[in-house]
This record gives sequence, C-alpha cells and structure tokens, in this order.
Amino acid sequence: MVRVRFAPSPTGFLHIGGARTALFNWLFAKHNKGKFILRIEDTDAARSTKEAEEQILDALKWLGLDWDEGPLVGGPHEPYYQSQRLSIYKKFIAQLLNEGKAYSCYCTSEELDVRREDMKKKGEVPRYDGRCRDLTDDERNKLKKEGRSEVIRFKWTKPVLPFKDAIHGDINFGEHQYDDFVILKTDGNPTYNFSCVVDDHSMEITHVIRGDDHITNTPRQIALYEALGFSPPTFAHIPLILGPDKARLSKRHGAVGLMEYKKEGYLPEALMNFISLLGWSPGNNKEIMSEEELINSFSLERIISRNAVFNKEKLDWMNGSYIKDLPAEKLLEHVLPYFKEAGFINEKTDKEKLIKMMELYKPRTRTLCQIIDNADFFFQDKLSYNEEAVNKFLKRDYVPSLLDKVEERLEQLQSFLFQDIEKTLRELAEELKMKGADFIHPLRVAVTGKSVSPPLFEVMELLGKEKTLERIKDSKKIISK
RNA sequence: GUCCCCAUCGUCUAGAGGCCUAGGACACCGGGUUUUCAACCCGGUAACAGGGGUCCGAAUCCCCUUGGGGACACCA
Repeated sequence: MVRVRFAPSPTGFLHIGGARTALFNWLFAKHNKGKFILRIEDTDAARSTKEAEEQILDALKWLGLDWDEGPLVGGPHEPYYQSQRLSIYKKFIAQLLNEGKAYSCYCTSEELDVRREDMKKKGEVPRYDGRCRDLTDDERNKLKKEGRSEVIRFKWTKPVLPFKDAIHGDINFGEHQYDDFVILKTDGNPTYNFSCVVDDHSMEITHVIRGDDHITNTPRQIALYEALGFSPPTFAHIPLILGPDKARLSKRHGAVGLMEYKKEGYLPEALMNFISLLGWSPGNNKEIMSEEELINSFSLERIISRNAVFNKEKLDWMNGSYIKDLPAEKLLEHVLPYFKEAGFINEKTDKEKLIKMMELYKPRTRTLCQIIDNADFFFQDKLSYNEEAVNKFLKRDYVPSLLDKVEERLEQLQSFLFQDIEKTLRELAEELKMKGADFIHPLRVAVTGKSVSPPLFEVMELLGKEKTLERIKDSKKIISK
C-alpha cells in the first residue's frame, strides 16, 4: 500500500510551496487509495512554536487536505511529533555508535564556523575535517573534561552512489564530497536527515515526495538507510515554485502564507486547482478540475522537473471562474463573514435578497473581497459617492430635470420588478428622445454612487422602491451643492 | 568556489524522432453582444536559449556554451 507523508516544521506559516508539496502527496495517496500521513518535524526546539503548528493544521484543513494519520487523528505509528519520538532516535543512534558507524564530536559551533570560513577563503569546499573521527579514549576524556558538549556525527565511508528519482530519473553525485554530518545535536535532538530517515522507515513511508531543494540531502539519507539496515523509499523531487523575479517564492513576493489567500477572498477549491497545475498537468488541456478529477488524473509521471513561476493573475481568473460557477447560496455562505465584518448585515437582513445579490455579482467577481467593495452601496444609509463618477455623469445640465421625471414615473409604479422598471424608464427615455447611455449612466451614479454596477434595473429592484427613490432625492441635493 | 537540478509564447503548460505551418490557458490587443463593469462568443500578437553533432528526418537523442534555480549548518 502507498504511504506518503507531509512533514512540515512548525517554524512559520504554511506557504504556497509547502501547500503544493502537501497537495501532491495527498493527491498521490488518494489516487492510489493509500494513506496520507502528517508528521510534525519539531526537532528545532528554538524555532518551533505551537502557534505555527496550529496555523499549518488550519491551512491544511482549509485547503481540504485531510490526513489519515497524524496530529488530532492519531494512528498506528504514534506519536506524530518528532519531539516526542526521542527515545526511538536514541535507540538507533546507539546502534550506529555500537557498530562504529557514528562517533562523538566535541568541536564547538564557533570553532566549526571559523574553520568553514577558512576553507571558503582558500577556495575549498567547506566541510567537516573529521578531527574527532578517530579520537582515543584519553583524548575523548580530555575534551569532555574541558566541559565541551558533544554531538554525534555519522561516519561517511562510501562513495556516493547514484539514485533513482521518480521525476528526475538517475541523479549522480559521483563528484560530490560528503562529510561526516551531525545526526544528534548538543540539545539531544536529532537533526533533520536522521529523524527523517528513522521516521520514514518506522512509519512505513513508501514514497517521499518533497521539494527539489532536498535532492542534495538524499545521498546522506540513503547512506543512513544503508547504515541502519533499512531499505529506502522511492524518492520524488518536485520542482520549486518561484516568484515573478524567478527567485524562490518568499515573503518578498507578497502574500505567501496560505491563510492570507483565505483572507483575500480566494476559494480553497480554486487555490487547490491552481497550485495543482504548478509543475503538473493532466496532459489533456483541461485546467478547471474538481477535486475528484484531480485525484483521478494525478500521477508522479506527469510532474515536470522545471521550476514554475507563481502567476497571480491566472489564480485570480481561476478564482473568478469558480465564483461564477458557485450556486448563489454557496457563494453567500462564503461572503457572509465578510459582510458581517464590514457591518453590512445583521440577523434581520433578508437572506433572499442577499442571494439575489450574489446572483448579480457572480459573473463580475474575482475574489470575495471585491464583492464587499462593489456591493457596499446596498447597505449604506448615506451613500458614499465616487467623486469622479459624480463629476462625469451627475453634473450634466439635463440631469436634475431627468431625475425629477424618473422619480415621478417610479413613484407611480405598482410593481417594482426590474422588468417593469425597465419598461417604464425605457418609455421615458424614448419620450425624451435620449440615448440609453446618456439616460442610464447618471441614474446609475445617483442610485449606487458608482459608475460601475450590476445591471441597473435589477439593482433597483433589489434595493426596493423606497430606497431607490430616496437615493434619487439625495443625489439631487448633491448636484445642487 | 564545489556539487546537483533545469531550459517551449511575458506566465502556467502540451509535446516521449516524422501527426509541429509547435497546441491549450492566463495576461494583452481587436471585433461581436450590451446599460457601465463583467460574463459570453469570434479573431490576433507571441516561444522551441545558442552552437555543434546523431539521423532520411530533432522542440524531442548526445555534447559544449550560456542562462536560471537549488544545496553546501548542531534549519528543516
């Protein structure tokens, strides 16, 4: 059975890149009817926080990526926090030590930094010089007595073998010199490469799908698998996501935390669809795909090995496309929190009207937040007029008398359905021998305060007779000012 | 600096030696529809990084150059 995992370290937000890695793992698991495991890699005690962990979990849930094993849900390989698996790591550290495959090192970080700098200056590749590798007992005791703390290093003995990557094919590190890397830190925590190997093995992970940036870690991990007597999983290194400047996506590029996208009004299903297309495609020109379609067509073979630039315009388009296809009731559910926050609505607000409003905005909205800005006039007591729109349309000579006539006709209307409003007002325009545009634009500004809105007669119907007339009266005062 | 990965329109991508006069999508530019903005429909601009091979034939295979990215921690 396929078992994959997403293993974030709780040191910050879940960003787009991490989300895409999680998504590919999740899709792969779902496609193969396997398990998706979530593991928290919190061995960096100094940088890991509970808040970050919660945010990551929330973001994953928001995106719709549920996990079969991990925090909150448990599973057969508990615990799923590396900080709680220390005894397991210790056992394997001891094993390596006993077999002479690892050794204690007493060099301090400061000393190592200095040596590294020296090597760099000389144009050498910075690597550990192995000076604690063959310490005698006497030497060891002496160093200990100096009060030096101890780390455990893995003893690198073999040349680096090529390995097979599911996406890149053979990767050959023949030339590369690996050094004796640290596997257990002074604070008693294992390093990433070690805990990762031990956990992936003990959690029976079959495929490790992770970012390209881990390619150079892979030989280290393979060496560890071998030293521990484990058989390695299949590795699949997916391309990185870049910002518009082609550098790795980061805070410099604006919003990268997944929850920021939620805040900005993106739909999780749209975001999922969009990031699934970064580095992967189904190969049939299909772009808008449901979760189910994504799962059905996903495969590692169709992941490409070229980095992808994150293109927000296309995300916006896709989000708009999802909004357009959402039933109005559903859209309202998404918009409601924003309306509440803006103070637009309360318990008494007519839900039917809100649904009609959503119908009006569906085809002209790319992010949920846009609806707040564009539909504010429905909720205002005192309309906020767009100055430019007022100057352009309301200050025309003919407008005051036009508004008088419009007001008069609307007063007489029994039914305030948009068809009736339209009929009446078109007749009026005809009588006045006015072009539709000259007639309607000033009216739009009078009623909405804006030069852009959904179809005006429908807006009027939704606003209601009373409010529409009130707006027209108000606008006349604006003109005379 | 060393090693690794990568290279098709501005961007996401299709392309597994002849189906490529290189396809789709976003963006952009026209046109249609229209009451503004959208949505929708129609059309357009736009790419195989360069140079060598291999082959009857190369975007596709090989080599070099160039360019981009990544890794070189007691971070993950």
